Amino acid sequence: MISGKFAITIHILTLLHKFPNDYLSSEFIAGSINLNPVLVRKEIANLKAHHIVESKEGKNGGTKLAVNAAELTLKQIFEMTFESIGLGFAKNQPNPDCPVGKNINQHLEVLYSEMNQNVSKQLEAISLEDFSNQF
Amino acid sequence: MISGKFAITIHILTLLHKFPNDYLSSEFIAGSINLNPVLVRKEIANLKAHHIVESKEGKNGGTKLAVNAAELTLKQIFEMTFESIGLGFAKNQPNPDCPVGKNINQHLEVLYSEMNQNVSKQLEAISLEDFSNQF
DNA sequence: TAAATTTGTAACATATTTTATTACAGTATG
DNA sequence: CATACTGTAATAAAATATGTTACAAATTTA
Repeated sequence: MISGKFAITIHILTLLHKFPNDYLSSEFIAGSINLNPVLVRKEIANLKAHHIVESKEGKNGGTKLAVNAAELTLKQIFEMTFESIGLGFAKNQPNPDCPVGKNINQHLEVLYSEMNQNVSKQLEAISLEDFSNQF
Repeated sequence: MISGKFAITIHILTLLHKFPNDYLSSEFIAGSINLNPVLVRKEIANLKAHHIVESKEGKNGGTKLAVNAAELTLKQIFEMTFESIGLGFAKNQPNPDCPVGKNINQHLEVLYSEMNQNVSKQLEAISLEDFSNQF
């Protein structure tokens, strides 16, 4: 899961923020995202690993937020779901006998790293609460 | 082609900048990128459509830069190969009967649009010449 | 304590996207 | 006219993302 991971996760978190007192089931959440509940549970597993949510198994179980939405930033969500932004690399290892091929990936990495810092600063300024309160 | 398009294109352009007097063949370029020559020609077709390079068909043909490398910015290359940056969307249309589902994509679009402006500003400050001269 | 409901997870299936290959017509060079 | 390129379409293969099925384990509630 790459393309949808951030979007799905922030969707889940927004729902949890809207219902702070309930344990929401993966099926309910899946109905809002229009996604298979198993995939929702997989993203929740990721959130749990980062101690962002807590789940309850069994009947009437589900998931709820475990952190203050005002203190959770989009940067953190980004890092949990995307690692890093960038414009990609060619699939195959470039020719090491060519001065350009030998060094291109290293130079791209530097460039992308700067992009990440840039975007991270922006996302750091937005909390889940900010995002959720737009709705 | 998504993941590699920008990287391949800037690789091509860097090579063309290093050999400003030659028409480089797609096979030569492909050898540096370690990529099928047909895919190189496809990216070159994109560059030609943007009047960044010119090609000569026939024997001893190939491609060379058609612009001043000092005036071509990475932002322009980004726009020719990536349209826009972002953190993706869920694949399926979210539930329109849910207040969150109904509006999430619109809010994500705004967020991603801000990211784009941010990154574009950064990439605008770097020319192909700057990038190529690192090698 | 039994039935119902939900998470957690693995295994597998399908769909989508990316990358690679083959083929060949068209064009310029020598 | 032989050679070596580009341009492009059609197809194949590989990689990745998404979806489905299945079921054990946990918890609630009757």
